[in-house]
This record gives sequence, structure tokens and C-alpha cells, in this order.
Amino acid sequence: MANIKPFQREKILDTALILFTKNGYFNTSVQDIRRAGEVSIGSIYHYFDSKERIAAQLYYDLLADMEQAMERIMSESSGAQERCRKVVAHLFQQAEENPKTLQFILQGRLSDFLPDEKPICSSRPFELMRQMVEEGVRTGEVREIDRIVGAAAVFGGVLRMIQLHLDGVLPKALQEYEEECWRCAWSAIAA
Amino acid sequence: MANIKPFQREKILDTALILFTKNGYFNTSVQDIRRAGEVSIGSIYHYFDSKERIAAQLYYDLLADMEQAMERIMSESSGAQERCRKVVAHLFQQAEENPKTLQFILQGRLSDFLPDEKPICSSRPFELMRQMVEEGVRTGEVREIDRIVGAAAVFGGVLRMIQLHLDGVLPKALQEYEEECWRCAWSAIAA
DNA sequence: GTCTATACCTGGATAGAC
DNA sequence: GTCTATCCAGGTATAGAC
Repeated sequence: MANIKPFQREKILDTALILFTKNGYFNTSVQDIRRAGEVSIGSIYHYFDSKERIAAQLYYDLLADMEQAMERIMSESSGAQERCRKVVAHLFQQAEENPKTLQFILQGRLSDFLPDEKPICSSRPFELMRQMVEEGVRTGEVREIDRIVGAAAVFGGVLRMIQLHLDGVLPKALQEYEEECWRCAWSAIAA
Repeated sequence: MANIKPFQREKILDTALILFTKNGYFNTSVQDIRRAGEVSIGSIYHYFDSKERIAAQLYYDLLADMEQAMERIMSESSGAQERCRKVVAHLFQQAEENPKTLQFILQGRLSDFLPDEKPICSSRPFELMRQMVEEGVRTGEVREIDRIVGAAAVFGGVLRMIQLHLDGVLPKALQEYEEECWRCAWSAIAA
């Protein structure tokens, strides 16, 4: 991303991500970011035109990371089953390592504060996931189903489990569900 | 619910539901509700203590409706497969008939404006869905899996498809996906 | 580039007539 | 019970010194 390394910029983005995911975009004032990030209002408005732009920047960065991960999976592995498995592994891993990141991307109602963005499901990483399913149908690994239905079916349960984890309502650690979760997911679409 | 039938109360709730789902809770001012509902600020604050209470009332009502539907399914049918199928049918039907209702319940970040509510997944209707899966495991209809994973697997893909529909990104009418969607869902957990 | 002070406005909520 | 008028807090964003 930006390779000029402005002192405060990262700090602003980091704290914004924390507060946005924790309290929500609308319950986070620029003053809150100033306080928690130990930066001044002036700095914030020096780097970003508006509060919305902070959120937009976060969105771009996080989506780009996700896209990169999906591209990597596409290039490093082949076959629908292997690829989908890796996507699931990646999602579970992210949920542990960068919960905030994933939460920000997966949270509903993003368009409430980013009205100019396309719905997330039409973004590139999600498009790639649908492609994986589609290829599987062609090679016969996956049953003859609509690609959208297929993608929703494989990843829907997984994403739901991750949501539950991020909401803090799972009784056990997330990893303990991964294997079982994957088996269900694949059964949903396997030929 | 309330059987006294105050004139304006319903109108307020109806317009609030529309605006909340369309523009989001935080992008809807009480003035907006006043304008769109053709009621006065005074009326609104006569029936509700605060804007938050309007949202809370909507939430209770809609959740109660959903609970009733799940109870009905539980009592009118038996067996995990039949019950889950009916839940899916009901969700698809609601998505068509009362899209706003469903959208309000399923939208993420409800806790941003209803901080005192338990997460929706711990509410009774969702609890009933998990029970259906659990019973299926006992009777052998469903594979030996964790009930939470099972519920996420059967209903996760379905809910995802409905979300896509509500977001207006599905190329075809929702019903056209129902059968296929159900087959995937059941395959995910069937013994 | 970073800060403080502040302008300006919208929003939720209240008061009190009818 | 319904209305209009209004209060006041808190929010975003700007101005301008350093």
C-alpha cells in the first residue's frame, strides 16, 4: 500500500478498525479515535478527508488482503475440493489471527456507511470463490448446481460458524469445529 | 401484542421498519420517521420513550412472529428432515412476503443500536432450529455432529442465499433456487 | 505535519398549548 | 392524544498557530 510511512496514519487506521468493529461505525466518533489512538483531530483530518474515508480505506486494504489470499489459493492448488478446503482453512485462521479484520469485512450493513461501494459479495475475492465451485462442476467434482447456490452452500455454514465465533457465543474454541464444519460444507456440494 | 389499537402507533412502527431496513438505523432520524409516516414528533414520543425503543419494539414483534412460526413447525411436523425443510420453506416465503421483516432480523450489527439484547442466535427461534438438528442426530437421520455445526450447516447456505436476495444481487427470482438450495442444505448433514 | 480551539449543524428529546 | 416550537448535547469538520 502506501510506502511513504507517515507516522500517524497507521495508528489512526488501527484504532479505527478496533473501535469500528467493537462499537460500530456510528457509535465511534472521530473524538473517540483521537482519544484511543492518542493522535490529534488535526492529524486525522490531515490524512483523511472524513470519517467515511477512514472506513473506506480500511475496507480497501482488508479486501485487497483477502483477494490476495484467494488468488494465492487459486494458483497454489487445483481442484475444487482442495481449493475450497484451503479457503475454509484460511478463513478459520484469519478468524483467530485477525478477528477484527474479518469482522469488519463480514459485518452486515457496510453500505450504511460506505454507500458508494458495491455489495461485498460482488467483490473479487467472493467472485473467486464462486469460480472454484464452478470449475468443480465442470470437472465433475461438484454436483450439477448453480454456482451461486453452490458457493452459498459450501461457504455459508463456515461463515456462519465464524460469525458465531466473532460474536463470542461459541462454547468451544473455533478450531475444534473446523474439521466437522468442513465435512458438512463439502458434503453439501460434493458429487 | 398490544390490543389497544392506538391510531398512530402502527404507522410509526411500519415506517420505522421501512426506513431502518432501507437506510439503516443510524441514517434514519426521528424527523425522517415523522415525515415519511406523516405523524408528528409529539406522537412518536408519546408512544415510545426513544428512538431505540422503536427499534426494540420492532425486534420483539418480529422475533415473536418467527418464534411462533418455528413452534408451529415443531408441532405440526416431525422428523428432522421434514422440519428443516419446512423451516427453509418458511424462510423463503418470508423473504418474498415480508422482506423488510426478515432483513431487520437477519441484518448484522443489531447490537449497535440494541445493546441490551442478547445476540439473535441465542434467541428462542434459533434455539429451536438447533433442537431440530439435535433430534435428528438422536434418531439417526442426521450424521453424528455437533448441533451448532449442524444448524450452521443446514441453515447457513439458505440464510446466505436469502441475504443475497435481500441485497438484490441474485440474477433470478429467489424461488427458483429453493429446491436446489434445500438439497445442498440437507446433504450437508444427512446421515 | 501536528496541534488546539472552535464553528456550525443535526439529532434526540422535552415543554406545554390545544 | 396530538401538535408545534424549542432546547441542548454531541458530532463532523475547519481555521490557523506552531
